[in-house]
Amino acid sequence: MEYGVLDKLVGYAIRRAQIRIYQDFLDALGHLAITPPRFSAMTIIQCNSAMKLTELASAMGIARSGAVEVVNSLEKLGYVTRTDSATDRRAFALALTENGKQAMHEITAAIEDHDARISARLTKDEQFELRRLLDLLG
Amino acid sequence: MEYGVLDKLVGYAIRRAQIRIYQDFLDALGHLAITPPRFSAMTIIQCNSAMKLTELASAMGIARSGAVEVVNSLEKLGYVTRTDSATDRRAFALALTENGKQAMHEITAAIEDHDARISARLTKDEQFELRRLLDLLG
DNA sequence: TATTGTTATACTCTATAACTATA
DNA sequence: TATAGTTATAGAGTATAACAATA
Repeated sequence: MEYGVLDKLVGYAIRRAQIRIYQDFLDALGHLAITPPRFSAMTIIQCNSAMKLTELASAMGIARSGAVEVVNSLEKLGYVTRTDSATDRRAFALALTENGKQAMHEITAAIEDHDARISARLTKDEQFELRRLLDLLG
Repeated sequence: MEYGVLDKLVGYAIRRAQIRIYQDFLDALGHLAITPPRFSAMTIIQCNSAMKLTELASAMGIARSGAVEVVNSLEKLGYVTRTDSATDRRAFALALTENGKQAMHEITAAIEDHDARISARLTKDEQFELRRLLDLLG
């Protein structure tokens, strides 16, 4: 099978890697109904107290309507809650529920296993170098 | 804004890079209705004559039903055609139309520009190293 | 006027499962 | 029986645009 110009493109190498990684992610976390954007959202909510939904969207690089969907799904799972903002009656203060905080222990551990698994063929130095090169893109 | 564990994950670095690259891809090729999977499909069809749809699906790493959709959209754009297989009456021989071959000149040039743009901050050696490290994943 | 969250709508990408024609 | 392509269905992820409430 020939892949032509695809083999020479940095973008395609990233795409291929991402497809494999996404699959391993879902295999490792699908049973908890956690997907990459959901994990990103929970982590960002956990690290930044009383975030507004618009701030979450911006941090994730997605549209506000997309953040609504992510938060809806996490609320449905019982991991995230919308509470009233103390300073802006239009806004919500996003927070993890107790259930969500509990789950984050298991989820984060599974994510770290997953990340170690996908980068197992790289030395620590190579992993660092890979992150550095990726961050240089864009 | 804090990103917690996300900053340490190889998988998240790839995800971030992929989002930026995807955006640049669509900015550069959206006017031709070309998306990453569509470009992959056209390239693979171009390089491998008389492919079956099932082979295309396998080469792209997606389900047969997904390949049907990609080929449908490319057929609608006038870039790809299903012709009868000479050897198997169940199967089609996929091929680029004349229109598709013409378009591939412009599309491939735009893709190469795009790929050069996203990797502009890396030296040639770094680009090679990045592809090597990405291929080691998975 | 501008911003916050929401809804409506639409499109892409992906999967599984069942179907038909053929092998 | 197995394979090739298709369709039906579903779900995630994304976007734009319009809206009500509030700033």
